[in-house]
Amino acid sequence: MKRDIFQAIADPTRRAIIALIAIQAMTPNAIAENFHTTRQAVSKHLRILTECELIRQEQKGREIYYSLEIEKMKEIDKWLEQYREIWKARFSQLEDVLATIKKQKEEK
Amino acid sequence: MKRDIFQAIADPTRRAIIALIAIQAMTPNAIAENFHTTRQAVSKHLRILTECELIRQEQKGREIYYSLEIEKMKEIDKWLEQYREIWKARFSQLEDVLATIKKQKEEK
DNA sequence: GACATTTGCAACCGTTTGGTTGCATACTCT
DNA sequence: AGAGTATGCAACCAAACGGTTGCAAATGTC
Repeated sequence: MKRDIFQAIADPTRRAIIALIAIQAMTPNAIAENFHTTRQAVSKHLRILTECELIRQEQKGREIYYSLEIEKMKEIDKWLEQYREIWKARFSQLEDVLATIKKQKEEK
Repeated sequence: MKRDIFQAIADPTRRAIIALIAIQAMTPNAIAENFHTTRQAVSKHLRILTECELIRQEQKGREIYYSLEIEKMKEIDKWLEQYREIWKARFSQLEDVLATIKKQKEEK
């Protein structure tokens, strides 16, 4: 049952939940209204997201407000970093080629 | 069976495969040597990654070389962009607070 | 105190997932 | 042509996933 952050964002409903509460903290009931599933199903997703520390809960009376733990999202960004370096390198290689072509044209 | 890119990167083995072939194109056999599973299991992962267009194959005789389709990775980056904006905004808010504190100190 | 509301949790269920084994296909080398 | 190698695909299987229904616990309202 130990899920990592990549499994957490794999489900479309969970990504939608993340997008919702990124704007403002919401209760499970309010979140569930946005989906065509039961409140309990949403509750399950919230539990998974909480386990991954992607979201945070704050109790207010009998209501619980869920909000996004934006810091955790940086883990995905960190993982992407190595590939971002690759596509930046590819792009600068392309720039080099274009520069060479331009130079050759001018020398003609 | 239609998987999206987020489901593709959800599996740890598939992320490892991506990391492997990001450096250089590899054959299924060579990739499988790096894992404690059968070649067929790796082959399945390669099929999923291919379906998502995350990797590309090039036949060379009886060998097939798989390499990373780096452009596709940008989709994740694009999705992250909205959240990157949030944490940048948070950071500048923090900077504002720090600047105010510093100013108050200087005025003392 | 009685009742309604908000929520989480357990049990169950069909489908998907990731793995295995076995086999067919295609290419290379002698 | 025959042997060996590289690969993909089908069938099967246990475990996990995402959903549902039902119920218990905690809080708020009258």
